Amino acid sequence: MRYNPKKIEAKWQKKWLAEKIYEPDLTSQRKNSRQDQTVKLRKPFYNLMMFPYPSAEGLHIGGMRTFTGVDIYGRIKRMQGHDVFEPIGLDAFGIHSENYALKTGRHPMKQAVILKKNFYRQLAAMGNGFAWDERLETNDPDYYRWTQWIFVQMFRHGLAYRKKQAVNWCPSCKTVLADEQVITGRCERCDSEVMKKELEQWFFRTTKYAERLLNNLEKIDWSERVKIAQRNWIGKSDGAIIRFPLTEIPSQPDGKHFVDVFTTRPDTLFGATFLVISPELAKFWMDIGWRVGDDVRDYVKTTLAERAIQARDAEPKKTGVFSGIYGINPANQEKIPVWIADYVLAGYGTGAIMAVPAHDERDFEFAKKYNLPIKIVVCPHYPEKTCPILDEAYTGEGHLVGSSVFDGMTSIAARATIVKHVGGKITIQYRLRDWLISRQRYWGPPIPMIYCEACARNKKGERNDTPGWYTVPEKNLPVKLPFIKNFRPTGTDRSPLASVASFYKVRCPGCKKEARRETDVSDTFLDSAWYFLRYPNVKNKKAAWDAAITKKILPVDSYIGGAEHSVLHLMYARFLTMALHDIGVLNFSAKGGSASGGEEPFPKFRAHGLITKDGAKMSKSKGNVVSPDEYIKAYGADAVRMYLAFLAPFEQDGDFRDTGIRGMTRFLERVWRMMQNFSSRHPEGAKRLKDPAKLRDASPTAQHDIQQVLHRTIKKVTEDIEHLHYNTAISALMVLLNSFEKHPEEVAQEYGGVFLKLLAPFAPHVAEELWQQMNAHTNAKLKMPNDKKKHSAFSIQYSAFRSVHREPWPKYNPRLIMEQTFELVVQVNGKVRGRVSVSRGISEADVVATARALESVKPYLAALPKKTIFVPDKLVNFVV
RNA sequence: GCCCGGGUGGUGGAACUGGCAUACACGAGGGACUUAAAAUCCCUUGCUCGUAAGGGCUUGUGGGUUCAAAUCCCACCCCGGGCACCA
Repeated sequence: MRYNPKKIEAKWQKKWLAEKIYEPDLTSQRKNSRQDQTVKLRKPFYNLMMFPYPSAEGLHIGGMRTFTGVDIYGRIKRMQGHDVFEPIGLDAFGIHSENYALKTGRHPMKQAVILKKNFYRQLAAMGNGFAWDERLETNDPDYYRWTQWIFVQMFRHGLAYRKKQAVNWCPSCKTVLADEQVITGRCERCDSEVMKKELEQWFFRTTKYAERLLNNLEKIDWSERVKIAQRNWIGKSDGAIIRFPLTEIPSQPDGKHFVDVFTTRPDTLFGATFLVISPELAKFWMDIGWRVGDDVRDYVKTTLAERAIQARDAEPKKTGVFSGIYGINPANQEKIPVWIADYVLAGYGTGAIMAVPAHDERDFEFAKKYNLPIKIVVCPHYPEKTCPILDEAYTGEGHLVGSSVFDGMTSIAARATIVKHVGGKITIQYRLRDWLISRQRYWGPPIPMIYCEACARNKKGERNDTPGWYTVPEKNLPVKLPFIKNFRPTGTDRSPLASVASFYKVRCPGCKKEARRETDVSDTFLDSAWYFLRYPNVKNKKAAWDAAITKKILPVDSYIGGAEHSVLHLMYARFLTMALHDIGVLNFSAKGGSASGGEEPFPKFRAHGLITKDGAKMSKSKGNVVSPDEYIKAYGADAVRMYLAFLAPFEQDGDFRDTGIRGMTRFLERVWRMMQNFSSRHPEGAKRLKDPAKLRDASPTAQHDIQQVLHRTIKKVTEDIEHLHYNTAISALMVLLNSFEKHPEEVAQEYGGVFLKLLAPFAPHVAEELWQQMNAHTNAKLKMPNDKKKHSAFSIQYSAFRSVHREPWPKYNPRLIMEQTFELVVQVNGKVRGRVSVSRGISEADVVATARALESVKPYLAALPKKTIFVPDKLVNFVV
């Protein structure tokens, strides 16, 4: 019998499915009405990969590498005795799928069915240990019913609200976008330049959680680069708000005679030589009656207009205009001009700043351009008070100068002191903005809200802060996305659903008069921000999740995904979990002593590397996307899995070359041949199996050597998998096979069995096939589940089926690993001059004597060494 | 500009807390088997000087610390990624 991947892979995939060997028991039961529900799971292990979206091109080879990497990890955990839960599903809603539908003209609902089928086919072909019974798709009403339910909870608890503001607008996708979905000024999905548009939209209050999102990062075990990305995104700044009285405000009606600025450097207050307000703030002042000259009016108008169109420049130009008014520096009562400039942003701090050109790069540049005074107040060379004329801003720390009574104080100490002196307020600012949830698109879950004009006029509504707005009653959920022919985005600020009267016409839940349904859908990232909560509960029709199951299985034990989601999905999921926890609808205790505190969904996260092709990122436009299909067809899933695991450390990028797959097939064929020795179907193997005892006595030394390699391999493979170093784990298996082949007569059957177990996570099909061959005489006779009529009978018979993937993971014996001897390295002046095998624990004196006697060393040791360095059980170095 | 990650043979990569650089593969060359090819098996394979024995050099570059540096420190170059007028 030859190694035939196609045949055995199909066979075992079918068998595993029929036997449900990858399905943990998620049923919960209540013994009597008073008791809490209990769950049967013993040692649950939630092994999760980031939610895939079913792209039109299908799964590509990089995706397969990720899934394989996650699966390898899950398989060792299963063999180590855990009830591994490794679910799979599709993030099927969203602009990506919808845009593809627009291109092909096929309706997204029909397309989803096709893509789903293709994606699941590809995923199944990899032979992963997925819990297929728990799969889910976000476009399934059974799923988005609960996405909508979550929105309702968020609204009721004040975490979802409406507000009008300048938001990101993608002109190509014709919808608004959250800040996180604008990647350096471009749309995360289609790469078009994003514009600003003033619109009223739904937001989630992520900013309320800024501090917790930041602090919890200390407690969770994540790839450091992802933590850093989140920290930067949250962007915490410690500073102060300082009030500057304004002079000469001719006719401001609300008596606003001051402007507040936010600064992180209150210590430089004496160096403030002008104030700058954002054009937006200027506009607001003008709207409430501030009279300005034509130049100012024109500047504000054109700047605001430009901001709406132009997204960003690589090197933004700073422009500005003097407003005509002055402010008073509260520290020294100096009168300083107020400028309006485009380098001050409306959405951060107070929308106004104090400019300290000597100690801020942007202020410096602006002051140079408009010839404004630059006053040094922090000196790094104190007490030599003469600071040179600056040709760039000095932003570091130092001692204060030119700051009246504070001179000589360190800039750090001066911060709080000066704030106190001028009556400022210590404040923390975050860069993080609230999450814009609305999308003016078709392919998503409709936001479950109703707007009543009449109630709005009477200032009525479900919440006081949002008159006119009501949630859809829970019993009416889901608000089903209707099948409409024209799903094309409108390009107005409304979704295509806004023209479907049968959809939006509805009764007001408050006054029962005619009202209008919200026609925007929610962001796809909301779908994927909670899917991990639904997986163990997909069969639950009554609730989004079951308390008992959730408590038992969450949080996710191992989460693996792309670093590109550092501030997207990973931030949203953390936020939503915290919010649901606070609302009181979600509760999972810290399972297994993890640091989640019941509010961190992913206590352990690792970012995988990307697969490139000839050094370039794979992309549809470059036409270099590699599909796993043809490779699986040609070489089998096992060889492809092994190749992908071998080509680079899992957390590192790797370049795809198909020549390497052949090498893996070669390896598996060698394994196959070796293991035929233990197959009762093979004449050679049958002979050996008859008399295993004879073999054990063959050669004690060789036996010991092989055993040593075997136990070292167990140790290495176990540890390497734990660290996701699959490449070195596989190389260890290769070393082991090499030594098996060198002394085939010394390889006992149990060694072959251990080898197969170690191989099982990487090449599950071959390992299973060979394992069953090896144990065919002890296992019940196998019958394949081809015969449908006998299926039920077969299930009973198969309780005897013992998959290698359910076998206990081998343990190594530390005694067997220990070497009796080691190779002593002899160096002279740090250069290796000789090696000699000596016994462990040898004394320094013995080592020196042995080393000096070596022929290869003698010529270098004519004189007595000046110094001898001895590292026990390692080396000796003579310095001459 | 700032912040991460990285730079090791022809290629992918290995090397625990400083202690044998180049494990394991791929590719290449040579050989065995074969009428032949494929497959398989065996040998060689960092660079360099030398007929050889043997020597010298080598982890992006330049310096430093050390008996000893891919590993630690300083400066710089290159590649990949993220952030970017956030006061």
